[in-house]
Amino acid sequence: MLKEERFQQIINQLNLNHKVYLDQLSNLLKVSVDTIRRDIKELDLQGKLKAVRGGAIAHSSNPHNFIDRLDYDSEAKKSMAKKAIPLFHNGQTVIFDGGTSTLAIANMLPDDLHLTVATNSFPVVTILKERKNINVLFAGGQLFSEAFVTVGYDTITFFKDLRADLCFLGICSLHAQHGVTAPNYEESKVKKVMTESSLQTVALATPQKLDTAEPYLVCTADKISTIITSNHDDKKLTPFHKLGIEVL
Amino acid sequence: MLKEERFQQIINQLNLNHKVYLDQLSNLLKVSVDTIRRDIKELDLQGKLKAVRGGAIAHSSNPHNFIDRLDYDSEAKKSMAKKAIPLFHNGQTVIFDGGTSTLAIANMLPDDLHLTVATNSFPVVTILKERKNINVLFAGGQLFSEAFVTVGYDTITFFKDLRADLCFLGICSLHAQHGVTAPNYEESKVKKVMTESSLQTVALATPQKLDTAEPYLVCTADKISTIITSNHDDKKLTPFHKLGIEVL
DNA sequence: AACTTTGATGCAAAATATTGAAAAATAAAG
DNA sequence: CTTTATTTTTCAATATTTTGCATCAAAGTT
Repeated sequence: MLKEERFQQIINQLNLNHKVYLDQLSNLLKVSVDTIRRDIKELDLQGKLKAVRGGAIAHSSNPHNFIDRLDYDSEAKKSMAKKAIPLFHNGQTVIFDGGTSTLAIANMLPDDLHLTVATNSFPVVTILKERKNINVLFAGGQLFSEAFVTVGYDTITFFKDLRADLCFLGICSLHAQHGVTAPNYEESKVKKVMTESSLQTVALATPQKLDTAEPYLVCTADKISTIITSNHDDKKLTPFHKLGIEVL
Repeated sequence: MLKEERFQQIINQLNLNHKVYLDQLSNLLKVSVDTIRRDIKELDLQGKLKAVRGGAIAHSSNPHNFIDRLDYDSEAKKSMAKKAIPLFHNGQTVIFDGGTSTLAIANMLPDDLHLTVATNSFPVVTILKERKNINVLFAGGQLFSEAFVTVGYDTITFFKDLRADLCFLGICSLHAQHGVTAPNYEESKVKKVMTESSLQTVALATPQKLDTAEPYLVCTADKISTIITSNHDDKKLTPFHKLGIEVL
């Protein structure tokens, strides 16, 4: 592996987690901690990160105050993302919703996978930007800075005109009776159109989001074809099994 | 095998993987590692890739080189950005083109300025995202990762449906006879629509971009209302003065 | 204060680069 | 078709860089 590849990986990890640990990188990249330390030192001199005791933190104002949320649940998110990878096939058109769960998946997509990705999430674009085999279509619209996505007329029109194979939905609330719901009106409408434009919808839901409901409906539970969660033995999942929904 | 064929193969491999190893290429092309090394050195001098220890990496693959470019001319860019600030007024709708010049302006916008900004540039959004008084409209479309902007049908439609007061154009080439031209077809068309949707167009041009021309026309020089440059005493500017264009 | 973790430094082994020269291939000239 | 000159490629010897390890100092923890 080239030194520059390691650099890139370190930066990638940093973009995802906002922080990296020496030993974690050492494991990931199969080199000694000393080497990682030296790499981080060099990247620091280049101004690309800030070296700190035991690792490094992102230096500048990337889309990070947003990505921070990924930290607090990252192990669960990573294991969910891993389960999503087999669902992809070359040549598909895939919709990526906003949210950290889809981000974790985007970060894990294999290099040799050829996809068209349609999204309204700025962080997703940031992660996929350099991927040669992935064609990115971005849905324009009004910036909703809280979630760092676009919403509104243009966004909805964009997805209405699209025909996708798969849609990955970051879930706010999922309930067997009430279906998928969201706390924000504009976002909920965008998500709704995403599911309608897609042959299959995959819901990404951490356990604490199950059996809860928010004001605005995205879609009923029967529109979901697959639920990915971190703990698929959860009792709260049985009603979805009964609906014939695949649970991973 | 011709040397040029090898060059082409190396570039191809690089486009495919973002990186190449000396020994891998040596195997593939059936020549010694030394020869590959010399090839890579030559391609590096031509600016087609970046030679690194053990191989080479694609030149554009670095997500930071966008910010880097901003640095390299930052004094000139900053002084240009400063000149642009008085052109803004509360309540305006302003188009921001891609490129580092517009980025420098976005960075410098006063906190109390109320604007609607329409752009197809991801870096511009990143900078304006946290600004309470700025409403950002993003033009969707196909990701053009080299410039980190969107292009294509959706982008053009978006700007066609817009009526803006001002348009800030990052200039590739500006020539009194040939007008504003760009090296990339898709980008040139987007820029063209931007100028057409805007009451006034401001061209941001560093001196080395004056009196040059590229294949694709954005607009004729008379459509420009203002030129902002770092050195407004430049002799190359007199033809623009004669056209009645304000030069700052 | 004792203990643990992390960082800095020097060193040796391995990998990679550089250099110069010889061999091979190609072009140019007679 | 030779012969000579030029470029390209390989090879070998010699630097240089990178990496991992050992050691010790410095910074955090208990």
